[in-house]
Amino acid sequence: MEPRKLTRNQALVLETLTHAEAPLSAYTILDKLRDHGFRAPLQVYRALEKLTEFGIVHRLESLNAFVACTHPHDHGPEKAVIAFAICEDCGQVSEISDPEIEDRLSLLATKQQFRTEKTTIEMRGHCGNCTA
Amino acid sequence: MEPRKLTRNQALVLETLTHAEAPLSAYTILDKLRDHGFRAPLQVYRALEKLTEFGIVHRLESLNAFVACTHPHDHGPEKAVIAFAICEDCGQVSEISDPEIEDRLSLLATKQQFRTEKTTIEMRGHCGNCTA
DNA sequence: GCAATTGATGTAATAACATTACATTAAGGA
DNA sequence: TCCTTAATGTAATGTTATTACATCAATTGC
Repeated sequence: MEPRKLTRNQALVLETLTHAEAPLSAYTILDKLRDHGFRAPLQVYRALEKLTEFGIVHRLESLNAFVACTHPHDHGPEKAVIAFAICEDCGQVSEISDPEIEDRLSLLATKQQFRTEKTTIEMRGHCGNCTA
Repeated sequence: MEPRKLTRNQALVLETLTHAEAPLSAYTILDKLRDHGFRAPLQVYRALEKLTEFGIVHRLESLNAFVACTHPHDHGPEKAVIAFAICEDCGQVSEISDPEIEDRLSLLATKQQFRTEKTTIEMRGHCGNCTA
């Protein structure tokens, strides 16, 4: 998947997320980008929408926040199922892609004739560093 | 698990959710309960918090909405992992409890020394009825 | 070049979801 | 009864997300 050409706003939002150590809310991103000319939530939300479509940013539903993708492969809209492990203490998020989970959920869905469009898996808890 | 004694507000909120055909937002519940004396969001949120604790109501993170539990067993705070299949068309939500998924996620978490407190699994898509 | 379309942007306003703060009341145990 | 704890009522505010509308930029077909 080619490194897609991003617009200025998209690039700024992505960069902000990439440098962050924890998920950021849209409004936090907005604040961080005021110096770069951002003035309204929509500028952020529109960029996030595209970046999410491209698969290089993920939305964490249980947090109403966003992270840059750290997953080695699978950019682009091929949309493998990704499970997120979110540390409540340090905010660190790790992405887990596991075919077994995916297959199992797929089977369970099929069994009841459910056609899945999008799957969210989020584990909230404490990472190794913060438990130690 | 004993049928727990609910307060008036909790009972009203639960009843509202039980009779609903799709997940309801807190504010929708509020509107439906105005005739019963509800006047502020907090009345709803407080009831929802307790009902969720009790395990008889679930919050759907990807929807910012709530459903009454339809799952046969597992009331009470024993907190089995539940996956939700949410139909985008009719709003129907089905609960799936699957030990394999649970075990697999547990294994993946352990592998990276992540201690899970709460797991969210939500599939968005189209149910059998709406696909047919 | 220059319409015409399409996609991105800017801005303001508002909608939707959730919490904080504080005062009051109800329920249960010593 | 007194004390403690849990639940409630109310107002205000905070946070997250969208709608509406005007403008601008890039691309395509002619």
